[in-house]
Amino acid sequence: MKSAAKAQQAEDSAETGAQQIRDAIREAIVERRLSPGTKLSESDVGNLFNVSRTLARAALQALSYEGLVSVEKNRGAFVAYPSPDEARQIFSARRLVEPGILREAAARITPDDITYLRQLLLEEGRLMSERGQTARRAEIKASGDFHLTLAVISGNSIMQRFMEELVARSSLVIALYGQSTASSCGHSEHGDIISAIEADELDRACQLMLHHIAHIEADLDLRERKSLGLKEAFEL
Amino acid sequence: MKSAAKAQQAEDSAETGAQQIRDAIREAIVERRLSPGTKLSESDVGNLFNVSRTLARAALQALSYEGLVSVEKNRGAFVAYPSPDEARQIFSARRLVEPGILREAAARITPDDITYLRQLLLEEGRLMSERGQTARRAEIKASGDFHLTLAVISGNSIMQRFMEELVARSSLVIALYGQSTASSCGHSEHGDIISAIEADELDRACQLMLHHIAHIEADLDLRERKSLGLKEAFEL
DNA sequence: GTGCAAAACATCGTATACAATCTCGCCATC
DNA sequence: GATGGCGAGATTGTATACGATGTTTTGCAC
Repeated sequence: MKSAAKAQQAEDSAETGAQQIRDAIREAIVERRLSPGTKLSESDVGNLFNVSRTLARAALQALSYEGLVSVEKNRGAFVAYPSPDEARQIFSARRLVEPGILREAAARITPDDITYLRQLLLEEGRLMSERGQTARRAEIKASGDFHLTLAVISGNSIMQRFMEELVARSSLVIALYGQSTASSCGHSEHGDIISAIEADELDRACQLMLHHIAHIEADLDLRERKSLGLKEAFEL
Repeated sequence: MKSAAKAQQAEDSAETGAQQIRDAIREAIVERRLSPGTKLSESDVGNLFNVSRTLARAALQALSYEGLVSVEKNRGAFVAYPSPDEARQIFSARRLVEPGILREAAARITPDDITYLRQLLLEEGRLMSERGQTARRAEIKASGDFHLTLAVISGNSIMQRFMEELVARSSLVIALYGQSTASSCGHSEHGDIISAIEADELDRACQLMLHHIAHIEADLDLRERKSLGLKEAFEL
């Protein structure tokens, strides 16, 4: 068997048009070109991609199933604005599933996969040292790709889809509540995890993963930002 | 705090019409009134619910995101027919997440929740002893509700949604590959798990859960049923 | 009777049209 | 000056219409 990670890119492609729009918007959200709360009106989306509202609507619906946009009845679709509680749930879910995914991935991993992961890391490191918006966006994506690739290697496409959702939503949460400028502070931690897998130290790898997730979460400021557009907003 | 499990039923209701159709079809699938492979044409669904194809289509799309129906481009939607490999992935995913959910649920469980769970079990037992199709269907649902309720109690709505998907798809798998007549053979196992939680024996509860899932899976005959409408079908 | 081609049919993919609902500004009123 | 209703505009919810694609059937040739 070859590397499971690389087979990934072979998409069915040519999906039903709405899929392409969905993917485009998702990418924009994950890369933070679209901020939480931004309104995504069906007409605007349709015009932007030169399709009818029908397809725009379908794409937005799809994104709402992934939790990336929230559609409010008769009001429209908005880029999701996860509440602090939602944010905690997202990371709680990640702590719940990622160790398990890691274990399954470790059981099936091939040398090719490890090579691929290390390559990913290198790329990530390179982007970190670079300046500029595009580099920043690419870095955000690369950081998530590490976790995603582990899910791919695990061979369970259901968990893989779930992780895609979790990583995408995590990106939203970090955009909203992240404090440190370095978006993917724990770069080296990814490398440590791979090393632990290579050394067959599974328990340690899981611990590292948990710490890594906790580390990301620790960088968030999850205090209720209740509207507070009232007295408190002006008394200082 | 009161019982988390009961708050569940308070739905937003009145969702956008398509939701109702989606829920109706999902229920039909989970209760096995619709068999895997059944064609769900957009027109038929629309006529059945007295809505246009637009809404029918939206509902079917939604179900395809949950993996309960598969839509094939230009051919139509069908009740999903999970392959043996998919079936294995579904149960693998359940083994991966359910112990974690159980742990979180145990940490937040209230006496009211336990009462509710035991009530669920009683109902399940009653249905098991009853005869008839409707009882059988209700039993299937009740069996899944136990696992779902644990997810509700865990307080993580993301994991809850994921479990809903997994339980629904499990029902499909059992419909396809299940052997034993008793659909939810492991009824007593549910009770054992609750008891273990009550006794604060978390590790044992997790073990029981894993055994329970393995037990369900062991009842499946996951051999490739390749068309076999050929020679093999007649040589005996 | 068998095999292939083409047309008829059914079904999906997408666009457009109309109805329902919400938003927001304007004016009258208190 | 603030408040509440009313109407125009904007946006979503749903239905219908038309073109594209796949499937089945028909019909002709062999």
